[in-house]
Amino acid sequence: MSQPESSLMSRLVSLSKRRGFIFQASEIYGGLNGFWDFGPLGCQLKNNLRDQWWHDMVECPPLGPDGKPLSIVGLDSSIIQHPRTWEASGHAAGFADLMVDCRESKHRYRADHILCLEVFYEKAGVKKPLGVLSALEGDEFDTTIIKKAKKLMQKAGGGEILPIEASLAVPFTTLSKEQQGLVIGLDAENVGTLTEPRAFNLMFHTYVGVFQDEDSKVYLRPETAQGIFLQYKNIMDSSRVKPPFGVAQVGKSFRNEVTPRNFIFRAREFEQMEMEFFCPPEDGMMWYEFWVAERLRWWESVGCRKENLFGHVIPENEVAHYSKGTTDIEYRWPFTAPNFGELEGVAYRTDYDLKQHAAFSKTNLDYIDQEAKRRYVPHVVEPASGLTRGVLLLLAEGYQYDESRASPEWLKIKPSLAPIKLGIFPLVNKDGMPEVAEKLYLDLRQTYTCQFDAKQSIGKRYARMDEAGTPFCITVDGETLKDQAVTIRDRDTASQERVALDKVRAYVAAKLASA
RNA sequence: GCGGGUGUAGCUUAGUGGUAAAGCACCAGCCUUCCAAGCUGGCUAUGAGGGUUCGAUUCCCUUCACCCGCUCCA
Repeated sequence: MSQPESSLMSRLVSLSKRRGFIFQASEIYGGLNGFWDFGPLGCQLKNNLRDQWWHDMVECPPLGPDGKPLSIVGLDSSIIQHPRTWEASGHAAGFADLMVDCRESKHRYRADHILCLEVFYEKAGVKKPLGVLSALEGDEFDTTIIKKAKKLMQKAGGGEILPIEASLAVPFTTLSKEQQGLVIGLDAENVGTLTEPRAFNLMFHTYVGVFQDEDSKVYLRPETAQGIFLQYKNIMDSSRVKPPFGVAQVGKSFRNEVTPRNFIFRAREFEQMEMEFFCPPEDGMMWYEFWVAERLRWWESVGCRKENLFGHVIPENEVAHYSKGTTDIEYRWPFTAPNFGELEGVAYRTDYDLKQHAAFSKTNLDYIDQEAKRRYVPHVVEPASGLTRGVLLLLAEGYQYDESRASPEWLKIKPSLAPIKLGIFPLVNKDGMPEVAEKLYLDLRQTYTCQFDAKQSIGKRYARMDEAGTPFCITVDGETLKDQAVTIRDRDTASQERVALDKVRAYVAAKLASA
């Protein structure tokens, strides 16, 4: 099958805009880096994926290893929480690397990556300091320093640069304020152009109340999970759940990403679907393995091909210090292919979060098991996926190109997730056909998202629905008035079936349930 | 953040220092009995700001956004 020249991603961006899935945020003002809006079809698709997750996670959770349904309840916590939350979670520190700006070159560096070294030279037998040079740590350190020293030497009017000793180089962060002021920046020619190391916070912040001082500073959550930990005790006290049980949440999160990229893949405002599964400490590994398998199965169930999914076990030395195991569920994105990129992370977080919040809040978060007569802080397994990444997956996975079709580009989205389930058309906009079609539309729209369309040729209407990923189109034709039947056209095969008007509901219901 | 690329209508493209062109899409009407048919008409664009110039979409500068590669990625 021939493919257009342009990349799959650019075609997805184009189709998304053309059909109203995803628009650039604030487009008429030139856009805003890292922000996207979901159009009529996009938000419908996103809601459908979210609802499916919620159904499969909260309303009808999977069966556990013992064959009994798991116990998982929902939560919708605030985007803004007490600022101490993010100190306890580690985000305030982890999201705030010290950065240094250069006033001359306008560049920004991570302060601990800058190595500084004082270089000396000799002139007329006298050893003199040339200056404190800096370069990024790495293999090139020596050559970079020497290159800069030579340049400086020329300006100084000549002399013999003494051999440098790279091992004596120290990170910028370890220098005193005075010493920092003497450093020549990485891309600068003058002394003291580097700013003091500053916290470069990746969390968005704002202020609660009208007085904007440090005491009122709060953060927009960078993940939904912490809200769950904060309410873990209230949920147990009010919902008659006990370990093992889960708490699920869907919502917006915000991160000041250094580099937003790849359409909605890495955006600064995005949506997450997270579930924290609380269990006795000794069962942690078992539930971790359970959820890795379960989440892979789920992504397949929403229409992702198995070969495009990959459970990437994070090596022990790269796993966060509090985690006893993390598996990234990765998808073969158009921009990572043939490699994979993160879609969801399943992490065994041990009792780290609850213990942190217990310590920071001075609240006892032990679970008291009255049967076994013991108390413990539950361990947690967290499947955390990106809802907006999931939408991108459905678009990428569903994108089809077939020049033999009326619309070469079309979306093969699982019918139950499709933004529009049914297109309803009169074959010709006269002879009583529109009236019958409209009656059918008014009936079916109560159950399914439907689009009624009587404009232009029937082929165009089918093509439009193909691009929107609508799985079925129902057409009322000249025969309908006589035989009380309509044709139902299948998106994937373009084949048609004659179905009696009074059987349409059953037909559609069966198709949507089986597909 | 660095380097490279791109920015003209909803989409895909053309073009020019002097009235911005086309195809498709979209809308209206006619027509049309199953896969983007036809006819007529219509809407819509030089990302933003500044400079050079009598005149800039074109040349220059700045900026913004997107794409690619690095960097970063709790």
